[in-house]
Amino acid sequence: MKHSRTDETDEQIAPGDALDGERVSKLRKDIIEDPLFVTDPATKEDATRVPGYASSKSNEAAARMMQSAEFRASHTSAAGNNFIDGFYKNSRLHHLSTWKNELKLLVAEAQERAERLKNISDGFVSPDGEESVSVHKPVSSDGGGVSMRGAVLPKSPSKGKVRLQDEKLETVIMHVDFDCFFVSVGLIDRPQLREQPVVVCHSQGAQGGANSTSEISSANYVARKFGIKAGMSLQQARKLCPSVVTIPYEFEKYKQMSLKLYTILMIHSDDLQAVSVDEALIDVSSGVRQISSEAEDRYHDPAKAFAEMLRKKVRESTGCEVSIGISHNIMLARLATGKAKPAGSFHLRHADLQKFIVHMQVDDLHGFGRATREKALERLGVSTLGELSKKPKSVLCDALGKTTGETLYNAVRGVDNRKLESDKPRKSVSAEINYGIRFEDTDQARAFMFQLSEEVARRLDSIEMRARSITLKLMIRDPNAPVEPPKFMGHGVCTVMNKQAALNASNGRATSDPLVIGQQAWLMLKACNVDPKELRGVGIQLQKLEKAGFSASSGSEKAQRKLTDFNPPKPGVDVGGADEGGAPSEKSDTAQSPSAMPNITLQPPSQEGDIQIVEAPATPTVLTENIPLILPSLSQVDPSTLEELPEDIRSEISKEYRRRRSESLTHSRSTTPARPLSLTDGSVLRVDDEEEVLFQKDTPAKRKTTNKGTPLGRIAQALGPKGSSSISPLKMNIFERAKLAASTSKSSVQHSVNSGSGGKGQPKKSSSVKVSMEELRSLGIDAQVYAALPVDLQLEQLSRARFERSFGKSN
DNA sequence: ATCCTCCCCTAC
DNA sequence: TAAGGTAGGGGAGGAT
Repeated sequence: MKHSRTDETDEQIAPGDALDGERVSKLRKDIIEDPLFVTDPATKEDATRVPGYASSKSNEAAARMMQSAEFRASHTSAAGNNFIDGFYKNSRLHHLSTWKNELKLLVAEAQERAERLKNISDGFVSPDGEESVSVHKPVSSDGGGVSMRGAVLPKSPSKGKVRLQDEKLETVIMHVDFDCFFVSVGLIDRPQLREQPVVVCHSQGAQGGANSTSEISSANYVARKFGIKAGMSLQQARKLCPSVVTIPYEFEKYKQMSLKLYTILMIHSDDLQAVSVDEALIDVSSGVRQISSEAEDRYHDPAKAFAEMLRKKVRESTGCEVSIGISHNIMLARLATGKAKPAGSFHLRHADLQKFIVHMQVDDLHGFGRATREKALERLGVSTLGELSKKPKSVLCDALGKTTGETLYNAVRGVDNRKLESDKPRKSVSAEINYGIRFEDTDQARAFMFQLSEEVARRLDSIEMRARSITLKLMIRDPNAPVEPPKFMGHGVCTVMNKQAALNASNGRATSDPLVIGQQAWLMLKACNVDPKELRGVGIQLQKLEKAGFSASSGSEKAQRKLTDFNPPKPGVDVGGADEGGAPSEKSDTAQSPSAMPNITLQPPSQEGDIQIVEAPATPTVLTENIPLILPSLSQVDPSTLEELPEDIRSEISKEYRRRRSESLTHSRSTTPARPLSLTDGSVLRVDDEEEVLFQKDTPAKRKTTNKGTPLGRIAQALGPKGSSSISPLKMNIFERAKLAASTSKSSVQHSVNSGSGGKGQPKKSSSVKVSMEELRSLGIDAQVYAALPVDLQLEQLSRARFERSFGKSN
């Protein structure tokens, strides 16, 4: 989903369309100069780019409502947890981020499945389900086993054929992107609105609008002809087109459509990089090669034919249009998408590059934005790609920085060597709210910090990670900005403040303890000496992440350290047990078996050098006894009380809260990134004991994070020499791989069913959708393809096929 | 030279 | 009413 200029550039005002051109131009000018054109600039610099912004007054409606204590208690940060939950549930940007994370997991999971199928077929997994040591086979002599899908193509022994092959092996990258995604999905069930100008925003109803500061997140092409764009407020849109129709967000639907898209793309691609809920990059080299070899000269442009086939499938599956940019690398494929839109595909060839880009601006390139363009203009005097392509590399580097300069230098020459990335390890986790932050006093601010800490901690837990470093981000109202900014409950012009500090549990290890995080965040906030009334935004980011269960603590050590990772579980949740004087315990590590429990306790290393920012925590003075066994809801606990507790007791309390949290995780709100969408509805899940296809799914925790050879790449390498007849194994797609794997050893596919354990005796969670072979056949689903899909996509495939069998194709 | 920290920038 | 989140890349400049 693009909320940026580039997506909309070609669809500006069509003179004579509903309004005459002159009038539209004048309106647009007014709106561009409207203080709310940029809905609510965050910095002084941004504000100066908006003529008249500094003089704008506070939002009157907001100012009025803020008078009401009732309103404040239910619609601002003063409401604490309820506010946070409600906000995230309705934040489109939050959903965007969450979805992206989920989709990345989904893709990585599919790759693992493909790899496991491959391993099974190669006998890496013995029939009883024990996985043998997973050293993958060395490939051909020059492959080296080092990397990488695409990077190391197996060389054909015959020299004469090499060139021919090379030509045929050209990489084909496609950038697949839904057209105005939110609106399109919303119009599926509102066909009567399709010819009207329609936007998606929170503010609904014909009456709402004239003064609404609600932000438009997506506008259909009819609306765009009036000059309406994503990012505008509804009131601006109403000025451009009073009759514009608003439709609400439908987050669950977006996600379902996304799964449909991803299902189709995974089946037809060699490799896939999740970009966002409505967008993905795929390598389809083998698919394109295949249709061009099958159909010989039938296709003038096989890549384009392939893209149109994909577009058709997506249209049939979702009822929405995607556009597809095609080229031989990522940068160019993305560029091509602009030309493909709407509802089309475009193949950008190297030969056409120059004339395609001469008149484009730098910020039409993905990764280059306004700042780069302004910098280029200021330091080089030009900002079009045509002009910039004349500059020597050194000049670009001097003006824009080394990496940026080189990237640009290469880009304008059509060069982009990046590979698709689908399994990079997470480097940070954060939670941030810059909307509706209105504290009345210190207590509210403190309570909020602890609640936000719970939120980040939950996210960290859900990916089974711990952190060693924390950054507090504050947005503080600029003294000149109105107390209520123009945008309803917005942040207005602010100064931003960042503070970083070490984050350690009492034992010196990385942590995901919400109380440790909250304590640290609160101390940092206090150290910033900010009037809580002036706060307009708060964020907590955690970095220096480590996998839970290992404390490969920074630097040397110390095999023993690892042993102490496991702390003896106390019998029951006995808070009093904490004062036995043992080492303060972090939460116990359920991943390890109790029998491995060591009887060793190391002293936690000194932390003194690690604390960077703040004053020492208040000395615990009270309440070492009398901790209630029945804890109130965490949001009701006075954080200042918790703060006073000794660390070990806090740790115990924290453990209990976390236990509760994980219990409630299953029915927590849908944005919890713990598990991707489950489409499970009893009717979909059917077990047939006779003949079932069932495959495991690793938990994210088990996923290796090395990127030395992605799963798909390794499969390809393992297939190496023998597979290389007509289709390069490296380019074999999931479909082919799964097929080959299954045909090589059909029985082991089924035997793998209950192989619950992986290499190191750790229990491996697994899940899959059971279905009979017979039904798969009757539904026209290829069992091997089905097997390679992650469970979510299995569900998606299955329910769709069943639906279509019963009711015919929708749409 | 190479790293780290504290930003800014970009994308969806 | 309205829901301005989040993660990663990279540059500047200081520490090592």
